[in-house]
Amino acid sequence: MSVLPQPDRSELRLSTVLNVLAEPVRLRLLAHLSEDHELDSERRCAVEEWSVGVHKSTLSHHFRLLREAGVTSTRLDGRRRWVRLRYDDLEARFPGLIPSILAALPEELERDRAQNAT
Amino acid sequence: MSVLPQPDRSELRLSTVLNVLAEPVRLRLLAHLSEDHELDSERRCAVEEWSVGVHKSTLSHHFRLLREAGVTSTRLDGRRRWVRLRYDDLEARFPGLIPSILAALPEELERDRAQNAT
DNA sequence: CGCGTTGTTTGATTGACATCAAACCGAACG
DNA sequence: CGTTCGGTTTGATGTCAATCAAACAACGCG
Repeated sequence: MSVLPQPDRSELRLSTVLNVLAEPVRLRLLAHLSEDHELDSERRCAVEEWSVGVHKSTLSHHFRLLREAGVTSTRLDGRRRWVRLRYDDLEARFPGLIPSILAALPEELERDRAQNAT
Repeated sequence: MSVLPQPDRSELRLSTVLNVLAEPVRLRLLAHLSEDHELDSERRCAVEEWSVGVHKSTLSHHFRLLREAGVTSTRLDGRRRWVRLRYDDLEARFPGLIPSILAALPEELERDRAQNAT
């Protein structure tokens, strides 16, 4: 049950994490990741599981960036992959950062929809 | 004593704020802004006041983005401009976000220097 | 083995953005 | 008034990043 390469907790960098989260699609992925209220529950990488409207190759690209930034962890199981938020590691390195973002997310996504609906 | 146009507190958007802070130069500006430990003390826009190594027009560009994102406020006084972190507004809209970033900043900047020194 | 499943990688395109230099501009100053 | 001061705006340039489509690859199944 192998795990894709990812930075160690001590290697997490603020600017990298901010950079990767400062993107609407990835912010929505973060919202989904924290949705199942166990904060680090897993979810499949399948494009149907995430209601962001992008091509599956684009989604794969975003998951790679999230993983390389240390925001998520990806586990391989047969031909499936499971993604999980590295909540504890993030909280240990940047206390309060993820909770403050998660708290602001619902309203943010609401405004997104309001804006795109026009 | 006029103030440059800036978004109202209620208009602040998470993705915009994250976007504008996910940039090394602006992160250093944020560090300087919060340095004088009164969190919303002012500082001149003069390029000599900020030890980021960019051209003054580039610095002006960054200040504009910060202001338009609602992160800073710029006040005009004669031919000078004074910048200030909109700490209270940010804290009201995104509780804990700025403090968590500020807490992580010193180490982040330290690694920056370590990396660039080689 | 051959085939569908589950994604990843590659290549091309497109749009953003950081940067600098030079021109510009309002305010103070002589 | 002309000039300097304190920045801003504009234009050009280079780089990075998001996106899609198509090719690819590993796995499991019959």
